[in-house]
Amino acid sequence: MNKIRVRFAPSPTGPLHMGGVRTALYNYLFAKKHGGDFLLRLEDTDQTRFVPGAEQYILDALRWCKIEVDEGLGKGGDLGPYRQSERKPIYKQYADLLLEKGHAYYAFDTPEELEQMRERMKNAGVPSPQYNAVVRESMQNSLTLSKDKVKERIDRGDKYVIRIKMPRNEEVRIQDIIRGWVVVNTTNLDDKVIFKSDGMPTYHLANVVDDHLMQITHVIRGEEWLPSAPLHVLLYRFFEWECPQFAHLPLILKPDGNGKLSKRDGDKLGFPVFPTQWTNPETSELSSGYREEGYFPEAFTNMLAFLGWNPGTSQEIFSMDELIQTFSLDRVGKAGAKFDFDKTKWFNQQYLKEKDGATLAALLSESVNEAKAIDSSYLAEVCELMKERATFINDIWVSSQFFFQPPSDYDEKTRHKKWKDNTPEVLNSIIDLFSSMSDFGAEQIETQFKSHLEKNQWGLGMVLPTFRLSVTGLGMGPSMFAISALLGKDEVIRRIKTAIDTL
RNA sequence: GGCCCCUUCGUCUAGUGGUUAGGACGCCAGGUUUUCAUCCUGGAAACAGGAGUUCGAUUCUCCUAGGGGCUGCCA
Repeated sequence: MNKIRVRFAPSPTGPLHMGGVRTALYNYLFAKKHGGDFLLRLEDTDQTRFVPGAEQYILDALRWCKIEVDEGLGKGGDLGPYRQSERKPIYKQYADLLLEKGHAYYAFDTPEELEQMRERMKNAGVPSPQYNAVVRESMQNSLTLSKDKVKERIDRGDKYVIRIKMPRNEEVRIQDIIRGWVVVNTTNLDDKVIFKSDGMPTYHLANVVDDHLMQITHVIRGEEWLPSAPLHVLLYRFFEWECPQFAHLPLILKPDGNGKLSKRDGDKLGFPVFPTQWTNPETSELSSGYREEGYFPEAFTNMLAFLGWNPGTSQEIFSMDELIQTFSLDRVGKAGAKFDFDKTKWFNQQYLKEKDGATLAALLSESVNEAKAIDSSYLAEVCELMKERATFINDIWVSSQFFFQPPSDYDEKTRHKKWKDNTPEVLNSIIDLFSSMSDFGAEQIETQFKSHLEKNQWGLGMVLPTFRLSVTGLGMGPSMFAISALLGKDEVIRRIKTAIDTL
């Protein structure tokens, strides 16, 4: 059996959005699961839609997601180049081959003429006119023009395209791994342009030629390609090439309403649709990315993997390696999946909880400048203590500020509710208690603190909130004993004194 | 409009003729916690509709409805 080879073939028309990343991920998982190759190819045949920076973005985004390319763009390989624009000379000969075999023909119709034809058809009651077996009889092409005339027009430099000559009334059957047999009659298909007047192939030709030349065994792509799959199957047949297996993935849908997830939905509902941040080179408009929003790449890809696939067990947290082991195309669903931002956050929280304090501290130092100055083992302990109530690394940073500096203000609600006339007296006695302690560990503080309260017949619920307020400025947080131990005796006493003075 | 695809809790989904229709997110309640979060326990919540096949349909078939994709010298 041939080695499994799949490809992800994005077009550099902008940043890769999460739907694209998922397609890449499924391709990658499938390849790795079967010991195959994952190729990256750039489908940049449309020069008018080229966006500078998009190619680099794709590379960076995949790298961040830890989707590793075996061959192709950014990696190299024997079957390159892997940018279709650089393969331009290759495609013409295959278009010629189709011409020779009588499966394609030259068409000289100008855009204006095409527009007129469509207009005429619409007036005649055809809602979406197609350049097909009937229409081609009355157009300017090598089927209606004499051989000499065609040669003459080409020789004198007339613009032409090459169109596929769609057979009449033939059933094309495609076996899709996800959808089973899909049958389409060629009567409903049109004579698609496969070679453009600028000398570039269209997607359909380039895609089939490259997939064949690059020995692709499985084409895993979005469902939006299903309608053109029959054309691709036909092309393989015309070339007399073996057809790869197809798997058309369900779409990722917008969370509200219906339809394909788009950048607009993210803007409207407040979540990123791109893996990493993107600045539109033309407008300088900035689009947020999961990386910059504080998501772990593992959480992001884990979430993405589950949008349309599931392992059939109740396990939901999967490392990339586990995903590779477990992934299977037969467990990919057929229906589109609405994106769920809450669940995405939940995935991130799960990953955050699994990381130890030192790891989180290192990550924090990477992303937050002020964190760099903090002693790493101290920061690690803080992270360990604070991670339970965080979803993002940055949550830890924001909620643990009191560890790095005394509170600048005090939670008004807690103060109003808990700060009583005798509070200073109570807190002063706590200061005395702490001063007398030599072991200032969390457990020690807790036992001493509690017996002190008991002795004085003070309730925990009365003293602790004001103690917390004095030390952290907040009304909530982790165990005050753990906090105190971390902060150290002197600092805690100092803060209580300050609080008594200011409140 | 045409062609194709799809349809289980609000959302992601398990399920492959007989189940109290299971799990997860979110939501609600209770417990743990000085508090918040975590955690634990419990709860509300779904087979789009209609025919048919069958002793029996969420599961198979057909129809209807709804949704989506495509319908470019874009991918």
